[in-house]
Amino acid sequence: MDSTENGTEQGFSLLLDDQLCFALYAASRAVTNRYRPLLEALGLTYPQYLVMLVLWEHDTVPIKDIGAALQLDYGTLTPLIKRLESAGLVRRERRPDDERTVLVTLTGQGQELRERARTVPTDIGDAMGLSPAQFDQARRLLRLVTANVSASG
Amino acid sequence: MDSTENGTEQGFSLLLDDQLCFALYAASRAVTNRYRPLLEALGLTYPQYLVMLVLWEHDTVPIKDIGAALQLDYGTLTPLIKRLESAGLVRRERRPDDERTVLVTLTGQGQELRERARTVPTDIGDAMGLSPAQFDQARRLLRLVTANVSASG
DNA sequence: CGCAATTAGCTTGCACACAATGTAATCGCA
DNA sequence: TGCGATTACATTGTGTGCAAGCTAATTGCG
Repeated sequence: MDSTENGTEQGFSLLLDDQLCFALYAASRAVTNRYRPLLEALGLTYPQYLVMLVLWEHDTVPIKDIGAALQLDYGTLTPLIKRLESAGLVRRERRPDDERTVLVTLTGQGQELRERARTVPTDIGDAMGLSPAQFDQARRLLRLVTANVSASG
Repeated sequence: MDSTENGTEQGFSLLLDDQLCFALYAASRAVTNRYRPLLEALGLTYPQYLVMLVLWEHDTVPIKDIGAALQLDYGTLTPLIKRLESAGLVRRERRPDDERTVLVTLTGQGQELRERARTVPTDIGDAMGLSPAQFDQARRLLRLVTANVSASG
């Protein structure tokens, strides 16, 4: 029950509260939940919103590149993008000079949605309640963790 | 390009790389993926591992309390715990003095698994590659974000 | 005491995530 | 040029997450 005997040197115990991994997992879900009502008003889920972020930057992107940007595989992206297509936000078409590639392109509706989404990052950023310095530090640490655990299988 | 304020002061743009939320989401999945092979050797998924962490601390816990600890609802926990039961790691039984409550209890196998799981936090902790100070700071910032976005509406 | 409200849990439906497998198009090299 | 490897994507199956609706047990209030 006390923290005097706290594992080796860095809190590597089996206590739930010691786990950075759990803090990460819980924070990620809490933030996604915070997004939910805002994105629901736009007709998007959170992963769909991330795909739209990529498209709002580039307009036409192969599925492969979307997967590289978001670190998601085809099993996730294929049905997700088909739902975006059903919603009229994107168009899917094979690249003429390489029929293996599927290009995803914003429709007019997809472009218009960008305007309605402009305030979303600010709303969430405010809700996180971090100072600019904390915001940058958190982002830096998370990128470091991602890079480290992704390296060397 | 845009006459409206772009929120450059804290990265509140629509650029994917600016989003703390994406860094969080990507880091969480990357860490979970790093756990996968380690936990597979124990016959656990990552959320199942979290439930076991709670049980390794308390031995017998109502489902409600597991949900409170992990911030997961019954829709997630009911089938998950039934799978743990099928694997022989836990037992489920109604509390005699309040038949609404389901108590989850470790079996012998479930207790033995704790020994085999002892090295998991260390392995993951090492893979994250953070200094003790960074580890604590990351955990602190993540808890702050979780608390802030969970508060109010 | 009687009954409405609350509580704990279950079930269904939808949308991710990811592993494993399949397929068509393209590439590369003898 | 022929053909085996590679690439880009789709499909299937399993396991979460979460909302919404449901049941049964308990509580609380007149």
